Amino acid sequence: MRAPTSAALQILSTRITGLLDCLSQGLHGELRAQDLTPPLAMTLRLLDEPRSMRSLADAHHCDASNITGIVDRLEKRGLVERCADPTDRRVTVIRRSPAGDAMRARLVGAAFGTLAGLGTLSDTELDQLNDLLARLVG
Amino acid sequence: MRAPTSAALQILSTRITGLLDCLSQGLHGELRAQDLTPPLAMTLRLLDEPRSMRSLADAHHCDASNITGIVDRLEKRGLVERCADPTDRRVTVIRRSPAGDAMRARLVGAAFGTLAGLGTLSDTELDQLNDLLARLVG
DNA sequence: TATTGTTATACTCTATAACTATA
DNA sequence: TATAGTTATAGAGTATAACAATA
Repeated sequence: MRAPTSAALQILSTRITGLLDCLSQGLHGELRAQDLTPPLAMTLRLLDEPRSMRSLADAHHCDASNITGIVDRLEKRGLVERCADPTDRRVTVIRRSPAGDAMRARLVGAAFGTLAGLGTLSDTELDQLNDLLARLVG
Repeated sequence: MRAPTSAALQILSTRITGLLDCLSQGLHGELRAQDLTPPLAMTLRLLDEPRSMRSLADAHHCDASNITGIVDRLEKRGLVERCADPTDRRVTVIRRSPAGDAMRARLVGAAFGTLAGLGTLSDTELDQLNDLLARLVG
């Protein structure tokens, strides 16, 4: 495998951290407005499909015991619900509610609303960017 | 400003969250190995140039009072040092030590080492990606 | 008066360990 | 035995409020 030039690599890391800083800036304001914390928002994002507590813990890179309290708070606010898994009675499946869907969309919108250059990219360039990012992650 | 097609936008958000998930996966293993936490690592990344406590709090999107403990831990491990600001005696300037520089490089390497497709992009494509990301953030 | 950094307090996040129920 | 989820506990992260030193 070829090693890209270190100069281009360094620029890439700068661009990516700049992107992250930009997204988090827009997100934090909305989290504040919605009285949500980053782990709760992260959990909402991970629930595009229903998932078990264990699966959520793996995605969070954290111990399973932490997920209990996070799901407790989301459930108390009506954003997710616990469901039984008919195939394995040990498993609790977490599903986002319609209110959770709306909150998820609102947070994504707030984060991406900070990308000032989004409207300046043509559809072709956007496709190009999507393709390059897909190949980068592999 | 033109609105990009919603399909391409949805793909973009999927690509970007996929990129973030990939980077955080590689980073978390190294944080564990180095006995560091995300806020401490974030602070090391923000210190490519010396910054005041206040500036760090702004970049973290958190209250200034939290930075005291974070810098305390980094300083105790020899990764940063507190310096006086000759122009304003209220200000404490935080500077990364050589050990902090090395740790920062190690963490960045661990995060980007998870990008499986990095070696498959040509130098031209890498430049293209960097350009598109720069325009996206604006 | 306003700002910088710190301390005190309370709630949340996180890892570890131990427990129950189920496979 | 192994796994899913919970509870208890302690250390770290966070916002709020109040404070001393400096501008």
